[in-house]
Amino acid sequence: MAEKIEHYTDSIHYELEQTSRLMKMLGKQLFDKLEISITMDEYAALDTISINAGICQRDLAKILIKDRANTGRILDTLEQKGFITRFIDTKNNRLVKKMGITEKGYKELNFINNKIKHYFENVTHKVPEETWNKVQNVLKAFRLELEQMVETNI
Amino acid sequence: MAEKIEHYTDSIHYELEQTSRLMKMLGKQLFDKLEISITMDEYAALDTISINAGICQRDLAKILIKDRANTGRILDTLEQKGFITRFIDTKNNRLVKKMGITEKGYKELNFINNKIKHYFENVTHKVPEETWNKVQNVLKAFRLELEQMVETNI
DNA sequence: ATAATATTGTTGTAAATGCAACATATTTTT
DNA sequence: AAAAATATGTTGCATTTACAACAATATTAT
Repeated sequence: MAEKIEHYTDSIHYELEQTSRLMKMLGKQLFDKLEISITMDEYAALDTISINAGICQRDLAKILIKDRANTGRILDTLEQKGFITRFIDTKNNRLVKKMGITEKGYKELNFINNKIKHYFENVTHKVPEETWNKVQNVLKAFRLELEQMVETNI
Repeated sequence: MAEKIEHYTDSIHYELEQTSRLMKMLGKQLFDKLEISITMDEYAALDTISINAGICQRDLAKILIKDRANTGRILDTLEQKGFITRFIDTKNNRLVKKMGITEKGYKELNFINNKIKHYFENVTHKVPEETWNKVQNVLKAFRLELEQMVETNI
């Protein structure tokens, strides 16, 4: 029996990458159209900070899976726009830069959330919520496996 | 009843992006470790060309979801390495650059496939094949919807 | 027929990203 | 105690990527 050759476009890798890339493009176009004041990366950071008050930069980088350099730069712009504040503190006896969302940042986050909510629901509702939950669970379990295997260097 | 607020790290967007990013990192590390002569993008292009002989650049770009500029540059390096040949032809009365895989490219593709097969199986087998098929089908259907909504400009 | 529009590919430039090196401070090892 | 290793953040540079402008040709509209 001949062995089935798996080609790139049939692989789960392709499907994940292209779906993810398209969602990112759609998000970017939406942010542009709605004239939102920050980028999607900044939004992701801001939202994550809002539910992790006092998190340090490296821990945030781990959640966002961005390197420390990149994360620091995103935080620079969020700070410069007045949406977060940063302060020196210690974690395990080490100096770290912690951060929190400002009142202005919180207002902006809510403003953005209200603006985009309807649009994103419109997109994800192409697939039943129950199905999404299953997919999300599979992906999450798989991602946790991947995190064990990949040298992230964050 | 209070409305559940969905945060970025709970979203399907986050899960897709991070899983995809981790797979990409893992792939890159594997290509490095195995000292494979081309990048993952070049590999994806080469594999796609191998099953779409005579495809033109723009159609390839659409499959890979890369812009024309980027696709052209990837093809430059594949051509320069002798893995593909390019030739002018017409499609709908228009001049296009078509391409095909060379004997050398075909050998290299098979060589790479044999090298990486075991490793990738090791990764994806963390999830049962049946589950992958379901996930892949959901993602593919969703991706096709996304393609309708996103302005790709390819 | 002329002008406007569309298709395909390339080039140039700006932005994003990744990566290595550095700076500082702390912990662990010898 | 001195040296090596670790943790955290920043800086600089090279690579990637995105995007807009262009060139050449073909089609469509006026």
